[in-house]
Amino acid sequence: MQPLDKLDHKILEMMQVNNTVSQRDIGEAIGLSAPAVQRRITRLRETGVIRQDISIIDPEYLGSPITIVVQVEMETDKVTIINETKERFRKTPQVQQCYYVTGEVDFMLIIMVFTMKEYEALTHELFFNNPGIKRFKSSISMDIVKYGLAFPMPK
Amino acid sequence: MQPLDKLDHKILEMMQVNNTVSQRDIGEAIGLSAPAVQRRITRLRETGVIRQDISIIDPEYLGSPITIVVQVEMETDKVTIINETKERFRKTPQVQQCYYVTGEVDFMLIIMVFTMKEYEALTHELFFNNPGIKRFKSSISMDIVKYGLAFPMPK
DNA sequence: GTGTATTTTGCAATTTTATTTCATTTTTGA
DNA sequence: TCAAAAATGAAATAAAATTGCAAAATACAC
Repeated sequence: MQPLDKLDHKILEMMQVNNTVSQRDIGEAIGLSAPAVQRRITRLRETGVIRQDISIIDPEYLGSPITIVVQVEMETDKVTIINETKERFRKTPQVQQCYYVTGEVDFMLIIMVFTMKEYEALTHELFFNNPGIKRFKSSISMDIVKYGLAFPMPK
Repeated sequence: MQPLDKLDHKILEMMQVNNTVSQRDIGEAIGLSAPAVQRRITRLRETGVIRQDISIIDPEYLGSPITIVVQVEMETDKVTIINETKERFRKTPQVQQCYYVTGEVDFMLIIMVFTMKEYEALTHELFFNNPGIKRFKSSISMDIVKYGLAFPMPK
């Protein structure tokens, strides 16, 4: 993968906010023809710079979503245990995000469920059932102040 | 906004994973014609069920991104101060996510920067410069185990 | 139940967008 | 400076999205 140039950055800048803009419009904005834009986009997808193209759904319309931030502390630092735990978090649909972090706790999770009953069941499945886990702390989100995926382009 | 039916759910299920699938393909998968799918998608966008359509970029290709989970504790619960702080977090591009949570801390932030220098500058801007903030705790993410936005559809 | 109004649908036609082809220009590296 | 490789735009083609319209399905009042 060769390094990205200014034009790639501009394309990414536009598409990470709205990937339904036409190639013609992108081209016009950055001074390229539509086919040139198209080739760049194809390459960005093939090389994995663009990882995925998705619609973001407002979960409010699916019910009453509850977002919970969970801090997880492990008993051990054993790689096997850590990796197993990561895999389990990864495979759980309600786990929207998972970070393996430095400091007092080991994992930070962003979890989304529709009922507290569902969350309670989930804690059993994920935490109480996993002897590697020492303790966990849940904080309910009262407001999702920001939820974005747009990275600033380096200058 | 009338409630979503099974077909809407299926459309959303597909599009939140890949919004470049053609309407014909969606239609085939769920037993509808392409125009019927198109009208539903238009409506889902207009009513805000689909909030945004984006490309997800792998920030590795932009440099060496550093993800930091920050817990922020406020001095006060005054609504004005809280709202000002929210607004500031919202407007900061490096703040990818911000949750206003219950518990010991008030905010959980997911921040992405390219250098520690940039982070240091950011902490001054966001925290040290804001008298409403009592303390903050940063945890560096060693591994983004999962980073998704796909909500399970209620049955 | 019955009939009417409203909504949703599929088909066909149209428009817009994406993709391919190919000759030319630009860039890269010896 | 020159040859090879890569990237580009114009034109042509292919694919996808969108619109118009008549028919079917659904909802609703009676």
